[in-house]
Amino acid sequence: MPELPEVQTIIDDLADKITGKRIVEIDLITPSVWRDGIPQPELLLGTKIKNFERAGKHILIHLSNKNTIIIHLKMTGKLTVNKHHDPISKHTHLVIKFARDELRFNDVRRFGYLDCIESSQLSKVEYLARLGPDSLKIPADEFIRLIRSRKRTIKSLLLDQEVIAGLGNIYSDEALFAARIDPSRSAGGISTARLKKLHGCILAILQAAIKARGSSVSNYVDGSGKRGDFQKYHKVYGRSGQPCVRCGTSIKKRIISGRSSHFCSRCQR
DNA sequence: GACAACCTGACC
DNA sequence: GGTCAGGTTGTC
Repeated sequence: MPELPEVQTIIDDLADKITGKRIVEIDLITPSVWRDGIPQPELLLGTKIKNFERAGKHILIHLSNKNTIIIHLKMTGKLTVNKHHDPISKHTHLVIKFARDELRFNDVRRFGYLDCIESSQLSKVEYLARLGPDSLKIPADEFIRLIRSRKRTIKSLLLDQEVIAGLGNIYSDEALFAARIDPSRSAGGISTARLKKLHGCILAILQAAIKARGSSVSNYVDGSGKRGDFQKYHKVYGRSGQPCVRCGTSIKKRIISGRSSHFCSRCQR
C-alpha cells in the first residue's frame, strides 16, 4: 500500500482538486467496498467536500453535512480525480461525481475499504482509536519511550500501527538502514542514543519521500494518476543483491516479522 | 512469533 | 506451475 508519504500526497492532491465541491451523483460499482454496509445515498448526495485529514494510513474526508468518509487503501487502493469522460478502469469500485469531475476509488486486490460515519462519532471508531502517535509528529522522547525495553524486533515495532502510525515495509527498511540498525534486533537491546538517531532518520525519510511525492514500486499513483519519484532514492528496499551504497556489501533480503526485509548485514548491527 | 486469509496480477 | 507484492487481522 501507500504508506504515510503516499497517503499524504494523495490527500494534498485531493484537497487541491475537490475541496468545496458538491457531490451530485454516486456510482457504486462494487458494494462490498463499504466496510460496514452501504451508507444511505442521502448521507452523501448534495453535500460538499469540506476538508481532508490523515490518521496514520487512513484518509478522512470530512463532509459539510457533518459526516466523514474514512478510506484505507491497503496494498493497491487508489484515489484519483478524473474527468467524467476518462475511460473507467476494470478495478474502479466507486465513483463520487461532482459537476465537472469525479473522485474514483480503484483497487485491484480489493483489500481496501471505505466507511461513512458521523464526524462526531470518529473518536469511537475502534480501528482509529487504536492507532499510535503519528510517525511524522511523534517527539523523540515519546518515540524512545514506546520502543525502549520491548522484546519484539525493532522492525515489527515500526510496522505496528498501534505503536507508531504511518510506517510500512518500505520506510521501515529505509529508516533502519539510515540509522544502521539490524531490523531483526530486539528493540530492548538498542541504545537510547541509537533510538534517537532512528527517530531522526524516520522523520527525514518521510519528509524526503513526501517531497518526492511518494514511492511507486508498482501500483501507487497520486491523486492525478501520476507515479511518485522516491523509489529512485531507495537504498535498500527492492535492492537485494545490489551493492550497499555505503560499503558495497550485497543487500540482503530476509523475512522478519512476516515481511521481506532489506538490509546491509555489514552496515546494520 | 509464525501463518493463513483476504484478492489480483506480474514475473520466473 | 510457483512466488511475490507499499496492509491488516485472526488463528494457533
